Amino acid sequence: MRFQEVFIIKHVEQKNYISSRKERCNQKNMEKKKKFYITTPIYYPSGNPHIGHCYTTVACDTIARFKRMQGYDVMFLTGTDEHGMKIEQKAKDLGITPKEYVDPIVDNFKKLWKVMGISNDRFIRTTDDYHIKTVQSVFKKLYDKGYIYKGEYTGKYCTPCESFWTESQLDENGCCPDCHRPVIDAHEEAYFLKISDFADRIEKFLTETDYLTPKSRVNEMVNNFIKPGLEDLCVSRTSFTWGIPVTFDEKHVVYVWIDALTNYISALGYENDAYDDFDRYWPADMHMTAKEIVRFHSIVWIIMLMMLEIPLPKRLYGHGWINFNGQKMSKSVGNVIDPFILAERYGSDAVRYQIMRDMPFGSDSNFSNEIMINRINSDLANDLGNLVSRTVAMADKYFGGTLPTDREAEPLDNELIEMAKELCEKVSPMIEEARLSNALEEIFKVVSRANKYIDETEPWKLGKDESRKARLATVLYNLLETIRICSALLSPFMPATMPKVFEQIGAKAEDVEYDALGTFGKLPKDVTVKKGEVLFPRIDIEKEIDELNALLKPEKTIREDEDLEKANIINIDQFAEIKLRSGEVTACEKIPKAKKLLKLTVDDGRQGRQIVSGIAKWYKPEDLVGKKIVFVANLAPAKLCGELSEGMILACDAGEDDVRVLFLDKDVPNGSTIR
RNA sequence: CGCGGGAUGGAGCAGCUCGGUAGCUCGUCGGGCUCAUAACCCGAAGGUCGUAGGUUCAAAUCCUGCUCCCGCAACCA
Repeated sequence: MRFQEVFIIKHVEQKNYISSRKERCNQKNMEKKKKFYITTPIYYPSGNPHIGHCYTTVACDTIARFKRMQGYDVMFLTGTDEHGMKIEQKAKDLGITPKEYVDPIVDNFKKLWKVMGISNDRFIRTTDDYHIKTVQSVFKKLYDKGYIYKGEYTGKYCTPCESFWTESQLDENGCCPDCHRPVIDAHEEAYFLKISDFADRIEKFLTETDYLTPKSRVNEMVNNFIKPGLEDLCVSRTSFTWGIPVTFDEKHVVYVWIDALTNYISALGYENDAYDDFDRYWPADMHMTAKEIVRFHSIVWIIMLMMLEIPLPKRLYGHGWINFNGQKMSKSVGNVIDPFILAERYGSDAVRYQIMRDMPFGSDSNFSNEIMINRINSDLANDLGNLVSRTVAMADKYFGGTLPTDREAEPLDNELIEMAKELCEKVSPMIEEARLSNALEEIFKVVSRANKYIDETEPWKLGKDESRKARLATVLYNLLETIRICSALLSPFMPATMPKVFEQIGAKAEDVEYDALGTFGKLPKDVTVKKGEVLFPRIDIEKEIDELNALLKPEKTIREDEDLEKANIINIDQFAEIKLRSGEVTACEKIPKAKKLLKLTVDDGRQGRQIVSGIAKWYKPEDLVGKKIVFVANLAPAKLCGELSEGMILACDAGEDDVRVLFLDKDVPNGSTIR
């Protein structure tokens, strides 16, 4: 039902858009339309899309729609970055090819973008033939120009595991962290991109242009990566095969950034035949990414383009993260609220609105179901939805839907009219600078003012007085006009719902075009409204939270059952290999540099040992001293934050974010075997 | 001394660049209204703007020290 709805609305909205686009072309068919090229990063399909992906994509979509509205010829690109060791590994674990692993996940991304009303013009996959062609050509070009050289990636190599490890990854004995067998010094042949030579140029570029936004990130980049010395970037690997082969050296596969970043130009047909609009759309007007990959988009990408002598993109916007209960949003945390479910329950526009509204540009934001529901209720249901509803209902009730043409203005009207008139001019630069939450804030100020205006003018009293019909018509007209301007400006944010508003207030396509938004009085004087469905139903917050909790619980138990099923069954001998012993904590302190680690000195009935444990969040050192604990005695030692750990103490999960150490009775001797 | 962000009424934030009445949203309480999606409008309570100093006629705003939080990096053996 919901899906169908979304589809129909999108269809209607497309039609409007197309007709207005045509008309504009006719009006100004002499001048060529200005272009606007905007990109999201390409997402890594090692897991399904989450609300963080939604944020970036919805933000870009909103800006893309806005620019289209302004009459730009927009190219909006998104896609997926599908190569790399991690995906190769995951596929291997499941016994399928990487492509087989990635395909259904990529489909989920596409499905989500459809559900969220994303209007991307292209969707690029790094496994697409044309992209592969471009990457190979770019790699070769850089090599021929002398910017890529063959070098050695030195590391520790475990032959049985066929894996490279860095020094820091090795265990205490300098052995393989996986199998604990000795490793050898190995040099993996690799190609490097010579970015070190560009340090001065890139610093100049970042500090002297306004490419990188927010500005505060510029210092971060310069201090962290440029000033300490730019290191050449490893751009090929031989230790895995799921990647784009280097044409002139078949052992090698292109590694991460030359593959991923190149999508922005391969999607336009740079060095391939699939498309032919590189000249039309490049350079990009706006790259948008989350802050963790700002580094690659501000340093590596720019240097690559300098090397290729390609014009540089105009803007990069690095936004913050959506935090969930104070924790960083990610695939691994496991508390991801499924955007499909959110969109299904509240509607895609409400979800779009909330994430845009509550994320001030550049900084992080919090997400919880409560925050989302409150936002939807107060802004969308109470303020906007209700404003439309009451206005249309009054026009219907007092005038049978069609306003009479007599007017009677009062000075009281001016403030509202002025605010509505100026709104477009005020909000446009905000959207162009990706300050979407600010833009929404401004629009909703006018919505609020309109609600207040109803109170001031008391139209229900005018309605009872035959002699005040002209005044009543004026009031309602002013309201409809205000709604017209607000809803049109909101349409890039909420493309599914705003066309319904247009219909209710009797606005035609030309009334909600960008050029019509700076003027008050576009709707015909005898406009006819049409009562419609409730735009944003109010959500009963308590009931909803209960239902969400109910949704979460079964999922969890199922997951645990699955875990058990998947777990390997071991025999008694295997269990006997794990030597568990009792011990007493004789001293305990926090490791200063580490947040999660406690250093325990344990009397194991022998010479004593030191154990490091990641329980600092739940235990203070004094909670443990003198306590008897269980530890794994024959675990290979390891170094954690520079501290030696000989063994592991046992603890259990006691809840979502709670851990309890297993304590023994005081009279248990130290060092006794547990079996 | 690894890098960065932050600390403002119960919650979440704005204000700090360019010092001079501390503002918004939600919540609470009181009132108004009845056109509307138990929505809308008005009012009130509630803040020594983390802390200690300094500059100044004047500091949330500039400077210095400190404390605490949160990210990144490291890392739950």
